[in-house]
Formats: sequence, structure tokens, C-alpha cells
Amino acid sequence: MRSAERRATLADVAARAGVSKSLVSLVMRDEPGAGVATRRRILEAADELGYHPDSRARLLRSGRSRLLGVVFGIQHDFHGDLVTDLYTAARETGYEVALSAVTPGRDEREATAGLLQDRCEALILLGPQEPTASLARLATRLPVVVLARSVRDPAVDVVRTADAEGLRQAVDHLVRLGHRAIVHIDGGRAPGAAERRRGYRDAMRSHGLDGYARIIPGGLTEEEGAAAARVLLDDVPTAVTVFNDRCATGVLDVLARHGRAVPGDVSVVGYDDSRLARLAHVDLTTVAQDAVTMTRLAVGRAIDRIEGAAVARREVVVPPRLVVRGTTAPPLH
Amino acid sequence: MRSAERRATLADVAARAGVSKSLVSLVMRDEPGAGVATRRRILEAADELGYHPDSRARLLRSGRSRLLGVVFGIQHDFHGDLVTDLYTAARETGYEVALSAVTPGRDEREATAGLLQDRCEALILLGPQEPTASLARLATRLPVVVLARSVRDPAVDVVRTADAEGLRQAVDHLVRLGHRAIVHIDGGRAPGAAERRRGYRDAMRSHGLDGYARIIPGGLTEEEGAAAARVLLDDVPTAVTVFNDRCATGVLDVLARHGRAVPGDVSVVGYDDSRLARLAHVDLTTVAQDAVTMTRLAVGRAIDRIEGAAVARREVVVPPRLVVRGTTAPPLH
DNA sequence: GGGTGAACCTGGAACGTTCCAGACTGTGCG
DNA sequence: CGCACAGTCTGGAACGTTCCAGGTTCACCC
Repeated sequence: MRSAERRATLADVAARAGVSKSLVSLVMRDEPGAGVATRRRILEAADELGYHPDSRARLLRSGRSRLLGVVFGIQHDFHGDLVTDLYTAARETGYEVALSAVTPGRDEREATAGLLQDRCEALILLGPQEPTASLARLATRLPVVVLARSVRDPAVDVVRTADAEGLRQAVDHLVRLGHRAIVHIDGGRAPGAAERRRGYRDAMRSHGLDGYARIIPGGLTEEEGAAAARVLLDDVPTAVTVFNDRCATGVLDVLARHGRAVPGDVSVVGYDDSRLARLAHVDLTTVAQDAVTMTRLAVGRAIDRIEGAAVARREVVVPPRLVVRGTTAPPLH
Repeated sequence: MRSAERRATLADVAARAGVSKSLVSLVMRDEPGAGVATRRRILEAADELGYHPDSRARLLRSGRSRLLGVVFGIQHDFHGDLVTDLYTAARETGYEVALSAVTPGRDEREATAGLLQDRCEALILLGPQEPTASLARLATRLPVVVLARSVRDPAVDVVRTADAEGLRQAVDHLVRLGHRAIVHIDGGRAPGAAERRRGYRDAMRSHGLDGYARIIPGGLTEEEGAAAARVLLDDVPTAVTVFNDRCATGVLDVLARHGRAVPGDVSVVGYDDSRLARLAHVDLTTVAQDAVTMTRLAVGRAIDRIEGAAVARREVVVPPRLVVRGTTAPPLH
């Protein structure tokens, strides 16, 4: 069943190849300084013994972990997308990603504590809900990069989308289609909600639609979207912009159940371009956050901080991009 | 900004408290063998220095990692639920959970490789798609527990739901409501699909409804559910059992868009009782997999194997439970 | 008053790496 | 011929823990 033998170590490989530990170490790390013949011999020996370096010992000695800690919400589809791209962004950098999930039974403090224990060299937090002060305290211990939320603290790096701009694009699109009664379903205290709200207000104003502007409390879950949509049923606008895709899903669902055609009766715009929105049967017009760019920037920024490189701006704002799909169309009346 | 000082070590604490490293180590691990006064003094010193044990060194020396590696699909809602419960199941055991995600750009091999590098002592795989042979090979290196899939290999532990029984319960429920034309939307090659299919067939037969039995190819995603539902529109049954909740969501969506009332025109039953199903606006009748029990069993089993305890059965089958919600009702005609 | 434990504490050797200083070749050059 | 130098390679000291074999102290008992 399980192989009972002790794992092979550097010393074992060295003995078998008839060289010193140091040289094996060198070869394993692909550093120059070993002859080509010896190198091959060592690699063979390692292979025969099934040697795999022990990262604990390695990290202990080198004093580094080359680990980027990532805290994400396991229930957030968009976080899933970000994690996916974080893995690829980290792939070529020589750093690895260590995941720690926020769940209904495991808060951010616990999630970050776990990563600190593992000696991550930097933390990347996806849309954290912790107050700025806590994040600032964390940032005194190691570099912290916050993704998809704005944090005003000189010690915390931020990579986020220009959320206000995103909502402006959404409203512009709807207005161009001929909509005037455009309602915004809001994200409350969620990261980014305030700015999206502001973007909506400004955009409505700039189109001279102040009178139509209307904000309904929503949230970041399907539930909250559904609740908001039910409120809407009494007095249906021709278009809705929603805080995020997940919430928009709830809206779509309630509208469908009450016989309101989308986009016939109501146009709906989401936010995030998460997996959800891209599904063929949802086909949601949405504001895409450029996850690939954001994750690449976040990883780069974290590594810069770790390696002490000069960092120009503490906050990087990535432009959003409206993705027009099937849930928006000109109003019928 | 970042505190430049070196981290405090055992030796620092020992020096400050005026005792030996060994004693500090002891106290930090909460082992007996230190006087109450000294203990307090040491804890104080540690606190003042902001000492946190270095897990790398600790694990290196003790030869153990106390880490349970968990491989999960980041896009699977039900996996999210399982991860949530795995964390709580592990909380009291002295073992920790290390997460490794399967994403569109990162396959299971890569995910497990990462965990092996971290020296996890056992692996818990959520609904893995890898062939039995690969899993068996993995199991020669360390204990492997597969969750929510059946694997016929003497070296691999399995904790799964009695899937056939689940579908039987679903069909029984529908028949009791008066349905006869009950269609099953299938999961194809997904883990568990074959057994659910079998459960459906057997249940239909045992109710003498062979003639009505009809299986439509589906899958495990919303997309595939939606596609299956569109096929169904030509010849709508009065009830549908669906491979999983995620797929059922796609079904519900297409039905709603085509003006079919649920449960008025069609009753729908999902599988998993994932977060999705519990959402108030979805309110899906579904077959619950007992995630709490399953995760607890999986963690317990993994630890038993690690610690060499005798293990009675290689496979544990947990009974499912039908959760009746709002998507099932008697047929109208 | 000597012996016996228990209770408390210490020193130093591991664990498997990396890093550093230096040793040994052989080659090219003045 | 002697010297410098690059290219290889070695030995041993870290890294921060845990573990083990012991060393003290002190109360208690005969």
C-alpha cells in the first residue's frame, strides 16, 4: 500500500551520485556551477530515488517562502474568476499562490491568520470587507494588495476598476438605446458600491435625467437582487443597472417569473462579467472588470513590494469595458 | 512602513524570559512540564516580542505538516459548500486545511502536485475527474479520500452519497404528488451521474412507469441544463429530475423564459441542496447531500489513515434526504 | 539523614535545506 | 616556469524548531 520508506533527501542523492550535498542543491535549483556530466549524473540519481525537494527545509533555510497569500470569498463567482487568473498570473513569476477561503463560518481574520502562519510574503485580498484600519495594521507586517476595492491608506496597495466609469458606460449605453427611466439597484456597503452609485448618479445627471434617477437598495447576492426586483414590480422602469452579476441574476429571475420579458419590457445591465453573465442562457449585458489585467497587476505589485522595488502609484485603476449581450435593447414604448 | 526587524524566534523569547529554548517550545505547544509562574512569564515575553512560531521550522523538525490537502473546483457551488464544511470539520482536529483549486487553466494534476510539494499528509479530492488508475497511483504516496464520487480501488477511501437512493426519493415524491410523465436530465460522465441515472430507472420501473421513463442528456453546468430544457420544450413532461442544482438552474431559467410555470406546468427536482437551491427566489426542491456528515467523515477518515488507525470500510455511503421546497406540486391535469 | 520520586528545567543533537568560504583542477599568458 | 583565473566541487555553519537524555530542586518518608 503506502511506501513505508523514508523520503529521499539531498544527502541520499549526493551519496548515490558520489558528490556533495551542496552540489546537488545547486543542480536542483538549476544554478550554474556544475559540470554538464556531473549534472546529468545527479539528475539521474535524483530521478531514481524519486527525490523531491522538501519545501519546508528549503524555505526555512532561505528565509523565504515565495508564497503569495490570496484571501477570497468561496461563494463569490467573480472571486472564482479572479483566483483563476491569479494562478495564471503567478505561474511565470517564481512565486506560488496559497489560497485561504472566507466562508460563512470562517471570517477574513481567520483566513488571513492562516496565511500568515504559512509565512506568505505578501497578501492579496479580494474585495475585503475588513475596515481600513485593520488592513492598515496588516500592512505593517507584510505587503498587502487589495483587489477590487478602494482603500485609502498609504500602506495598502490597491488594484481596482474605475467603477464610476463602468456605471457611466452602462447608463450611456441604455440612454443611447432610448431609455430614460433607468433604475439602479445598489450594493449597499459592499466594496465598490458607493462608487458605482456615484457613477450612476453622475451619468444620469449628465444626460439631464436627474428626474428619472432612482436607487433601490439591493446587495451582492441573488436573494437581495430578487428582493429588489420585487420592489420594482410595482412601478417597472424600462431599464435597470445592477450592482453585480450575481445580484442581477436574482433580478432576472424574478422578472422572468412575473412575465416581464428581458430585454423586451426591461433591459438589465450587470457588473463584473463573471462566469454567470457569460452563460448562454443568461447572456447578460454587463460591465466587465478586466480580471486578467487586474490580477496581473496585483501579482506584479505584490512582488515589487516584496523585492523592494520602487512603486510609482499606490493605487492602480483599471478601466472597465461594457460587454453588450442579450439583456439590453431599445424600449418598446 | 513595514517593520524591518527580524521576526522574534524561540531563542529571543527564551532570552527575555530567562529560560531555555526548550521550555519556551514546551509552553508554546501547551504541553505540561512548566511551572505556572514561569509559564506566565514566558507567555508575557512572547507576547511582548510579538512572537509567532515558525511553522516551517516546526514542521521540518517534527517531520509532520498536519496539513490536509483539499482539491476542489472553483466553479462548483457545491464544492464551495463542501469546502466550507471541511474547514469546520477540521477545526477541532489539530489538522489544517490547505486548498488547491481546479480552474479552467489548472487541472487536477497541477492542483495535487502543489499540495504534495507542501507535504500534506493526506489528500481530500472533491468529485475528481481523474481516472481511477491515477488516483490509485496517488494513493501509493499518501492517503487519499475521494468525496462525492465512487472509485473502485482498494487503496482509495470514498465518502459519497447513496445517489441511486436520492433519485428514488425524488421520483417517489413526484409520483406521490400524482406525476407520471417524469423525465430525467442526466449528468453524462460526471461523477455520480451513472448512479443517479440508475436510481431514476429503477424507481420508474418499481412504480410501473417504465413506459414514461425518458432520459435527456444534460451535464453539470447551467448551460447544459438550459440546452436540455430547450429540447424538452417540444414535448413537456409534468415533472423533471435534474442531475444537479446548477444544471437545474439552467432548466428553470429556460422554462421561465418560455412561460412555463414552475411548479404549475412543470415540477423540477435538483440534486445537491447547494447554496443555489436554498436561495429564496429559486426555492428548489432538491436531494440534499449531507455535506456536514460527509466532510466530517472525510476528515476523520483521512486522519485515521494518517495515524494508522484501523479502518473498517473503505467506502462510506451517506444517505441523501429529499428537501421539498417550492418547485414541486401536483400536476394540473 | 539518606533515599526516592515528582516536578521543573537545560543543553545539545537532529530535521533537510541553502549559503559561504575556500580547495582543487586545468588552461592561457607573460 | 610561474601566475592568474575560471570552472568545479567540498565542508560545514546556519535557519527555527522539536525531541531526548539528562540535571536540579525539593518535599516526603523511613
